[in-house]
Amino acid sequence: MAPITELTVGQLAMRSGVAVSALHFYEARGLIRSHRTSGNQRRYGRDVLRRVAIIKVAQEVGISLAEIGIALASLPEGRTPTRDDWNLLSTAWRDGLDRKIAQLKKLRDGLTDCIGCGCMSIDKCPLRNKGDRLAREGTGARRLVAT
Amino acid sequence: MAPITELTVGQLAMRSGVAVSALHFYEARGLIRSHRTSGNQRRYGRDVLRRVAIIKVAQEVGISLAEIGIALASLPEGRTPTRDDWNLLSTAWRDGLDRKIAQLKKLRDGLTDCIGCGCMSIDKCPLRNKGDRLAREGTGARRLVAT
DNA sequence: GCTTGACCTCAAGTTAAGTTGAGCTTGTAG
DNA sequence: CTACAAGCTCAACTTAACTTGAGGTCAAGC
Repeated sequence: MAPITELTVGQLAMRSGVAVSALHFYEARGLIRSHRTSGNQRRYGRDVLRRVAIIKVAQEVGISLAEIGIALASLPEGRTPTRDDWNLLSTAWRDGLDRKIAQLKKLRDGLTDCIGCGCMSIDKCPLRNKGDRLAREGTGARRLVAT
Repeated sequence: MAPITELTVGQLAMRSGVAVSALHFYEARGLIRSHRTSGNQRRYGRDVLRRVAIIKVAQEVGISLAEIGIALASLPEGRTPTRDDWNLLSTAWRDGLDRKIAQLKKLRDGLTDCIGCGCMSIDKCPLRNKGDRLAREGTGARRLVAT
């Protein structure tokens, strides 16, 4: 049977909640893929819905598109990903996520005690112990910090 | 007794671990403040060390400079902040941090189960329930998403 | 008293993640 | 068969958070 109709960009945008321009952008970045109709229009398989969903969720917690791209690259392009494929992705991020969660907790719980007590001025404060890979790739340029 | 010597930008940069240019930038943004010597050079009180430390920590967990600025504005400019001042800041961020932590956990714990099970394609997935205020102010332009 | 390394200012460049717009093509509903 | 919405491409603009560079000033050592 036919694969329940493929999606146009517009439809994908609707259902995923991201702008068409963003989808184009993701595709240019290699995060999602489409094939073209005879008239050069994009058609997306249903699996891209999931991909886009992941992209959004991951982004919301501060993972960069670059990192998301690397993770998504582990998913098979051709077939619909199996549970094992997702597992791979999941475990790949787990450590980074754990670290980030730990830092957030420290910030949340530590603000009063730790900052209030003055230890933050020095570098031995637990809050300042980064080693956080996920968070490090922030927004702007940061050539100088390059450890 | 004299206040144990104030810091030059260079010294502050050293001790805080952020570049001089970044310190200038923060000052322009109103996140830190300095007074000038007769020769127009910046001198920082020791309390800015803490401020900068907070800025860094908060940034690492994805809080924007704008939000950090708002929070820091609650700290007194003149005197060294008391424990109560820090408490105010801490509780102001608590909710947002809690939400963010929850989302990270969901992503961490949910990747395998939730994504693997296919529910993410639809909008009823728990992962897709955002309402996250801190994360929403992401990086780029996002006029269209403006809810 | 001069040199050399910190500072200063201001403008322009950079990266990420998109958005906006112009100009042109497709496809579908009347 | 003709509108007109939806697509397409490509270039330029946007925001955040800085960095880099040019051109000039300060200050501490020799």
